[in-house]
Amino acid sequence: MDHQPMKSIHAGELRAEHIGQTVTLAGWVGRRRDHGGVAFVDLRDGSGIVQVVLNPDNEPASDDVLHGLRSEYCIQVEGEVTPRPEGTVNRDLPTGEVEVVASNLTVLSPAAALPFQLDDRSDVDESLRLKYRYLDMRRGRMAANLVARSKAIRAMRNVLDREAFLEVETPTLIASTPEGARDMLVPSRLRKGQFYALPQSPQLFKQLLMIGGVERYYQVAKCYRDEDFRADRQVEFTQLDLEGSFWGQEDVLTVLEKIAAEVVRDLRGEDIELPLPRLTWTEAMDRYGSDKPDLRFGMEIVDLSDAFADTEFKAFTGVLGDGGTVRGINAGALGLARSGLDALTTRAQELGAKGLVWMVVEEDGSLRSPVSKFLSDEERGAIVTRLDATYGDTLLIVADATKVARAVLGQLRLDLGQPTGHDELSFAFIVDFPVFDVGDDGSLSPAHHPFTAPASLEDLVNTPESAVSKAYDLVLNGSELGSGSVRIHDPAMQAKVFEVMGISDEDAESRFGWFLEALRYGTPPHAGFAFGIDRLVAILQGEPNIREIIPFPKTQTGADPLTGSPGRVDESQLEELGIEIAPAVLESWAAAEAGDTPE
RNA sequence: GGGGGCGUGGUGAAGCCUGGAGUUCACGCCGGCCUGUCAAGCCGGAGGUCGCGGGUUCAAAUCCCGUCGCUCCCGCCA
Repeated sequence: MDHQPMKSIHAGELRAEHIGQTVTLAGWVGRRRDHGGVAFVDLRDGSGIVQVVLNPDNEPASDDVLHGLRSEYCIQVEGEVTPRPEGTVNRDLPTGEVEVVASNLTVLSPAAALPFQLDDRSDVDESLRLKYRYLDMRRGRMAANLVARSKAIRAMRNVLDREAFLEVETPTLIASTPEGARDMLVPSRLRKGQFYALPQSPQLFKQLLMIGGVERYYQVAKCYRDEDFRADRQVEFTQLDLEGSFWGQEDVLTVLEKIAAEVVRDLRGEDIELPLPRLTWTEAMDRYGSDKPDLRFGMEIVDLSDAFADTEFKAFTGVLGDGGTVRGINAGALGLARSGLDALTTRAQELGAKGLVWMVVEEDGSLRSPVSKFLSDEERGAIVTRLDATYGDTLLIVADATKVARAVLGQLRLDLGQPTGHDELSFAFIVDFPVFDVGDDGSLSPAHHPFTAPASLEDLVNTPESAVSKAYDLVLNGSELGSGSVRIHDPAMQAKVFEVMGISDEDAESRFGWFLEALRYGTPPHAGFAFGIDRLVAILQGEPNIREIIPFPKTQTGADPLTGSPGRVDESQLEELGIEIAPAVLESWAAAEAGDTPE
């Protein structure tokens, strides 16, 4: 018997060229316009929408069926593609020149009344959308985002295939390493009391692939980090992970540029300018107060310290005497009243600054400010010149430790200047990251994983606080898309770095001994990168958070309103795993079930 | 761990500040009319523990406290 397809063409594909054809369509009932006699149905499938004309004269189905259609019924329609009558063409619809006059209508599956409307006119509460995600993704927004995500990943694969990369999968049940983010743990039944961890990234496995002779590797990899959620952070997310042998930083950045360009072209039909701009970490911090600067706007931070070398203004002399800095931004013509300017001071203090000096440039070039009278003519002149200030501009100055001044001005810059939306794209590489973050108390903590090659082992040992590593980030519109580095391929160097990072020999041996050994068998120099696909697509789609890009995301408290995860498990399951729930937890469950206030 | 915002028929909002009958608007739903609409139209109708608990008050959607859920942010995310 011949196969009879349920549909002969997709609804959104119909055009004038199909006029005269008899087609079979299948999809969902979108909007209905029932005139009692003739009725119109917008038939929607994955490709788009076409208007179906249900005329009782043609008897496509019984009157009860024709007028009993409801939103989201799944239907099949057979009919002729016809030109729309004079004056009824719908220019807003790609299929608007034609309509399908139904000769046969079958209800494949009726739909209950919907928990929310599927039009795009109202913002439905997100937890409701997530509970009914399968309905939410019938709406234009989610449907378009799923397409965009698929296109983005396809573009990445296209580039990497052309560059002769091999796609390799790595395990998702691996050993836990306490460094970095909290691991998601999975208990082992065969080895009671022991746990796998879900990977935060395929880091060590891809390095093993390099040692194993896979010279170009990539993977669309699920990664897991058990930390608190943000608009751009989920406990489970997807990275494009890649690595290459006989490679250095330059090779990685070049491939990343090709990927970025291809994804943007395929999703938006735009070309981005290559090569992408590069800033060193220090430059980014000094000019933008951030290691993920939004370069779509200027408002750069300017160092004014030397202009106040001999100042009488005590707030500045104290800071400069303590090795601090005086820096400022020109926030432009904000037009703020005194209360608004004072609010900026409050904001600066919330961000950790001791205070904020604001100045407004008057028509005669003088500076209106509470502290103006403490400054000399030369100092006021220097401020205006350095900040390139003109009439109406609001200037904001912070005197503090360098780290604080950068951070506060960097955030104020975003508060006051960051564009909304993502119509414009501004990629950049940030290179030469420091090896260590310096804490407020001067303590050092590793800024990235210990397999990152230092720029100089000598510097790392002698001046660790200022040592630079061969690590780099890709940034887009003020968001960190991902990071990578040149890796250590020498076991002696690796051992030394563990030592400097405060990982003892025993620790290194017990946790990474297998990896140190692997490095001994002819490890090629290698480098790589990993970046967040969810974040990239969210920005390219102009979405405010990555949940819009993830088909089935979790809420901020880690729950899935649709399936009810996470949930409790049977006592028998726990027994098999050798796990008991702590008494305090059992008590809080009991209290909650009794309607009491859980502790 | 901390700070901010939100929670009102199925959906979205207004009402809350300044307490006075579950009031209003749009959409949806149900019924009726309607043979060229495209956010179809017209008429009628149903639908509520104002998240939950406590307190103040003669009186609470409204004020106070607690709690739960969602969300944004700080911490955290080598």
